[in-house]
Amino acid sequence: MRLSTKGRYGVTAMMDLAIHDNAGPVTLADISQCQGISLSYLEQLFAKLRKAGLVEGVRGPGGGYKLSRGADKISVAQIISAVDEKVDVTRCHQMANCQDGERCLTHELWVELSDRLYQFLDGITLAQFVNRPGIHELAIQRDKINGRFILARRQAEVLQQQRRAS
Amino acid sequence: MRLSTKGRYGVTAMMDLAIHDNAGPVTLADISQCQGISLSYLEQLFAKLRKAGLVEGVRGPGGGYKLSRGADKISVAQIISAVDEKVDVTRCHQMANCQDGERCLTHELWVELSDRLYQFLDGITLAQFVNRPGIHELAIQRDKINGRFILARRQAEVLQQQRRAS
DNA sequence: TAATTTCCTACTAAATCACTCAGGAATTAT
DNA sequence: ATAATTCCTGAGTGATTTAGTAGGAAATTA
Repeated sequence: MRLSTKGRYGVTAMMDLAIHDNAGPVTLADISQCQGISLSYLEQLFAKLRKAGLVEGVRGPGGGYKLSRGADKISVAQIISAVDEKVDVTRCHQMANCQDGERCLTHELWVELSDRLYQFLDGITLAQFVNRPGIHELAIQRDKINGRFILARRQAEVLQQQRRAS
Repeated sequence: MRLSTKGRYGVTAMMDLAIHDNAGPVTLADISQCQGISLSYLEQLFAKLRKAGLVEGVRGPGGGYKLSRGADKISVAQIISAVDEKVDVTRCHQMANCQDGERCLTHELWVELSDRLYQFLDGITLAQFVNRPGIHELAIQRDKINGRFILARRQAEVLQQQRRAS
């Protein structure tokens, strides 16, 4: 279990996707501008998230990224594991002792702590942040401030489709 | 809140101190050999732990490091905060918005998550790992394997002092 | 005095971070 | 068909962090 700014970028970006989940794909350009992360760097992060099966990319105009499954099925631990390279396995100076289960006591205690930490973060899902009263309205307000009109655009598309159908 | 190998080194080293807490100071040379961390690197880590008030150094032969307070008063969060440089504060691209409390919604959600993580790690103390049945005996066994004789040495010192007194 | 151990500073190779640049591939709008 | 949009990929780069080396000074014990 490791946690750096890379993990934070991944989690906040995924939060953005979760907030706009019902409004269609979110472009990396939007996230880049809103969160102040470089576009190319975001692309690299999302390559990992995609390989981990957490997001799906939609190419072309109107495209972007969306969650590959429900926000309640994606945990913070999964995101961090996908983005942050896994920390090197606890190494002992004496390989023989380690492999025989005779490694340093503190290493075993650390593994136990690490497990507890993972369990904790695995119990926190994106849904816990998104599915709360008033969060959707708040998101729309903030989007207006930041010049994002995903919801408005999506609503316009829906209207256009209705016009075509009639 | 940040977590890297540096944090792991700090926590495992502090666990070592906690295990041998009643047996006098622990030398960095012992920790270095047992956990496979370079001595000078350990010195740098313990400089931070000392500045954070978590450990006290005892110079000279028979010296080493010991916990500055009870193991039940030292949390994992405190150790990690002391050793791992604090992650840079969440920055927004628009400073004005940020300072006015209008920052990106995802940043607020991250701060909330970060707080929850800190609370979790702050609730885990060194005592939780050390004060469990059989851990002391297990520690003695492992020390013998690794060629550490802190307890034996301390016991010899106590005997010698008794001899002097009589 | 001699040995031990913390303490302190400076330096270094390697890895990672965060980013830039350049282009290609797929999709949609005109 | 053409252009625009967006994902996708890789190569390269300066700054920072990691983990370690080296050398010594200060304090304590024997």
